[in-house]
Amino acid sequence: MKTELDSAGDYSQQIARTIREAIISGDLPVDGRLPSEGDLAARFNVSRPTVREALKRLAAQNLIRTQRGATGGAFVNRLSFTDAQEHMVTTATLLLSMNAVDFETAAEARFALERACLPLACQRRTPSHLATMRAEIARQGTDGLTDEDFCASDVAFHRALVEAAGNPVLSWHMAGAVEAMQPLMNMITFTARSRAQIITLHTELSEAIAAGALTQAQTTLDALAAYTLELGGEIRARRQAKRAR
Amino acid sequence: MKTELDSAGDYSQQIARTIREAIISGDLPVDGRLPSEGDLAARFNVSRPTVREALKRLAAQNLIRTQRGATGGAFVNRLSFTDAQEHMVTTATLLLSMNAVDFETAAEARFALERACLPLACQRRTPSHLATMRAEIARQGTDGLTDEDFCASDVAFHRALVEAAGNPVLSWHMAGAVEAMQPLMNMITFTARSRAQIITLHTELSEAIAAGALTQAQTTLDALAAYTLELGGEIRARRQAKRAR
DNA sequence: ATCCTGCGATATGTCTTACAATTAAGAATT
DNA sequence: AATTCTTAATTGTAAGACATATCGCAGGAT
Repeated sequence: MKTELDSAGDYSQQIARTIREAIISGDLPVDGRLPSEGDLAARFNVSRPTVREALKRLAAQNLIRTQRGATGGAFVNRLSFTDAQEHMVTTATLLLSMNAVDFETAAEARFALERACLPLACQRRTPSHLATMRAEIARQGTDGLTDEDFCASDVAFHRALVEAAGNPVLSWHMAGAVEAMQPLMNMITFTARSRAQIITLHTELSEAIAAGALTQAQTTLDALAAYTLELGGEIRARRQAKRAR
Repeated sequence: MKTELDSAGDYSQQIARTIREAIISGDLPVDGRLPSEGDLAARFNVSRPTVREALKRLAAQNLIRTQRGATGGAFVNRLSFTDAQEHMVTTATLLLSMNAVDFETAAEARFALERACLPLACQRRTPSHLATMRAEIARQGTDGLTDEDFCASDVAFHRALVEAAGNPVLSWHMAGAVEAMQPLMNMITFTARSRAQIITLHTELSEAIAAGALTQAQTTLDALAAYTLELGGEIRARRQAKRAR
């Protein structure tokens, strides 16, 4: 690991980059312990606070975890899909909010990705996935459900669909796409009529997947996408009204 | 913004979270200036180094940028798709390397996602996208190209394909999926014969997209996926050999 | 023999104080 | 009026100290 620092500013950034590269390259193995902050400070010839700032940068990316105590220190994290998903969701949320992405664009991406999962889901769905999907559909039909609960169940349904594809990398991507859209979805007011329509489509979709009927699953998903976009139309109107203010 | 901290440990983490939420919620506007480190320290009733650690965490996520000098400070970043892509790539790379994801799984996800882009690409491709794709195909045919250059050109080709779909959110996802796989792809040795095969498929693919022939584009992409998996088979063998050691 | 307790060592978490470097704005000078 | 100097504000870095958490070990009580 290089310990020379370019004198041109921001030591903590350079140190963070150096360590990050060592981790990515596998030079520092997973669950391996980094030298103590004092040691690192001595190696890089900087002060401990500077080293700490570098370590916090890495911690923010879930690359390391720290532990206090005698046998403590900074350890290389095995980046779990769960952690990565969390990260993906916050990034996706920020992208959507700060770049003012249209509802249409986000929904289009989300359904395109989901469509990509269908062939695999039709092949690999297990009874467990189907049970989850059916349970969520049942939940969506219960009375007195708030719009937010309805959306949450919707997310759970689609998450089960994606999981059915049995590819963790796909699931990871989808988690970001679906969950980041939830704030936008929550802005939709679901009438009893639209809920019934969505539930019908969900049922068709899950049964098509259960039967392994890819073509029908695709058709149904397309219908669901179209209907969601229709419902989302009002969000666009609201946003424009908001901007006009 | 809340300034009370739970005394149960890790102030810098709590402060970072508080500020991050303020940014996500839009409470702190893009390009807005945060209070100076000293001010923040006073507000949260902690020392300046602690505040700095919190700010470095946010800087690591590209949420803020800092500027020295009289009118300096920390400013809220507009998270650009470019920044987010960079981030996505590092995360995806880490996921693939540390979780020892199979080449098959990664490739499956990547091609599934790409397949999702085809319908949109067939509709929206512009002459500019087609020109890029054709230029990369030409490059792939030049003599004396190293395997890494060939892979880089491959990435550029597929990136153009994804861009042709005209959906930035989709492009963002795909950037992670495609680029994170590049280290794996680089491990493949491309024979003259396999290069020719890939170029043929690329040509078919781009021409199908140019003609808006969705079905043929899908068929060709599937063939490309199958062929890539076949070529990647050796990687699996190498990895297993490496583990056995 | 086993369990508990206390001590020490080590590491991170935080605070304090200080200085260096950078930048913008205003004052002073030519 | 233009240029230069000063000054103030702010981040970047350093050094030392103390607080806190945790493991390991020795020693005593049961």
